[in-house]
Amino acid sequence: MSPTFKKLDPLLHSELRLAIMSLLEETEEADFVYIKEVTGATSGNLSVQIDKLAEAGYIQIEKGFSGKKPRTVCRITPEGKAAFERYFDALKSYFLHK
Amino acid sequence: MSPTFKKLDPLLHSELRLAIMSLLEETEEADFVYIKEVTGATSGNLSVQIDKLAEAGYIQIEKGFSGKKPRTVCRITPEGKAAFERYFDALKSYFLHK
DNA sequence: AAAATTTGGTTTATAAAATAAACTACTTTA
DNA sequence: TAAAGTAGTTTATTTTATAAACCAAATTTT
Repeated sequence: MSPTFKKLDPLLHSELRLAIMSLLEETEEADFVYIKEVTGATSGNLSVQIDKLAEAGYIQIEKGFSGKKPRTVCRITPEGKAAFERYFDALKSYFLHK
Repeated sequence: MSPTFKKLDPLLHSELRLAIMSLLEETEEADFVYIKEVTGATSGNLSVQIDKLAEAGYIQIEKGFSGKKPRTVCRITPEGKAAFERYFDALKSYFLHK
């Protein structure tokens, strides 16, 4: 059979969103500022991308305060974990010989 | 240390271009029609994407004829192989725990 | 205590990319 | 010889990513 390439979830096939998900998969939860530092993203881009992930149900966003400062905490959901796993599996089909 | 995510080559971080490169890495060469079949891409999209890969020097495009029919053959270059390898390595940084 | 700066974001605008639709040129089949 | 098929390219549209501008509250400086 000819090699067939599995479809890559477009929501995860984005450098920044993938980094966010990878981070959250390891840490379970992380706040906006930390994610921004680790990924090197701009605030604007990060804000947009976590919203997309939240809309898809891949992460949960909790807005609260740390003292008087706003604090946005992100957490990966079970659906998010499953999607991340599926994305990883799909990716393998592009690197079968590796 | 906090996890750092390696930059993903934007030219390879595209589902179709990645499929093309993956295919060519395995087969060394493949023609337009075959790539189209395997990837399920439309002709238009495929035409655009192989041009981008060729402009980057990742593949070579050879236009000839098979009998009276035009035949476009693509071949991966050493630079293309190196880029593909680098992309794969970078990708690993997003899946360290896997 | 007013003014300026920093923090933690959101919103809007712009640039780049992917996809689809339309078209070209030629060949084969009915 | 007209219709349909093959092998693509070009152009237009939609989607996505990125960057720039903005906002409110808190903190620091003078």
